[in-house]
Amino acid sequence: MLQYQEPLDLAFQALSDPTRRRMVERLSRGPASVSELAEPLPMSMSAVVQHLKILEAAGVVRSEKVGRVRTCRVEPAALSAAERWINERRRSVERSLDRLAVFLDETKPEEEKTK
Amino acid sequence: MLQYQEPLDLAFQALSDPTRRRMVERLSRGPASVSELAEPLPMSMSAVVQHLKILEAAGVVRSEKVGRVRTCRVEPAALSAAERWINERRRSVERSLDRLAVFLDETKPEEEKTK
DNA sequence: CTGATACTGAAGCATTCACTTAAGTATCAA
DNA sequence: TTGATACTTAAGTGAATGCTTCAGTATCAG
Repeated sequence: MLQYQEPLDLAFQALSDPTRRRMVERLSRGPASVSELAEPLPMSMSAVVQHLKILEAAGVVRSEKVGRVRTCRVEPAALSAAERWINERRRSVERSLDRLAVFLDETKPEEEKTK
Repeated sequence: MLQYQEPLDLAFQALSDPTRRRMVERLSRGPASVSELAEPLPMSMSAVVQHLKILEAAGVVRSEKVGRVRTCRVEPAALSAAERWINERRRSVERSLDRLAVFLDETKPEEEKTK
């Protein structure tokens, strides 16, 4: 279908793969080359580069090449966006649950209040 | 390959689909039936149920059936886990960047310090 | 009992995904 | 210049994903 993907879609999709999260984990401890990223992973470097492209397209990782070495680092802003999305939903749910608790408490027979 | 998926994998995968995030968004505003969930979505109810199963398997949504109506709600705990993962990586990156900034500042010629 | 409602499950299908291998292209070191 | 290093790209493959349709089942309302 080939349609436009908004940033949040790309970020969540990028993070949905365990290998890519391992790469982000590694990069969150500091910049690394593609080889360094690939070293602990049980797959070809080619596959790692493909994952890297997805992370970059999502804005989660940024990289620059100097000589023959490409150095990668995490871009915190893209992570923030995903984090915020989850946080907002979670807080919304928790607020609902609080209101429910208050409601249940207020509807309780008087003598049972303030457990 | 069919291998064990740990909770975080399932949660991130569940959230990687835009339709499922819309469902979570809707449910974060309060519980809903399957029909209510399906109503704004441009697909069959069958498809919605399939998405629902993925969200439930990931622990993001919980549901119970009373009579012929299944009522769904968000389980905040699973959201927390994903949120925490992102938060920890992001903070790690930001700490690294801070240390870098301090380093660069300390290595700067004296007269340029404290911009 | 009868029809409408609210799902539920199975099968099929096109597309996307996560790889692989193989054949590149730069860059660096000696 | 020659070889090794560090990617890079293209093509192919099998499995997973996101749907569809169709044929159920269970519940409720009259």
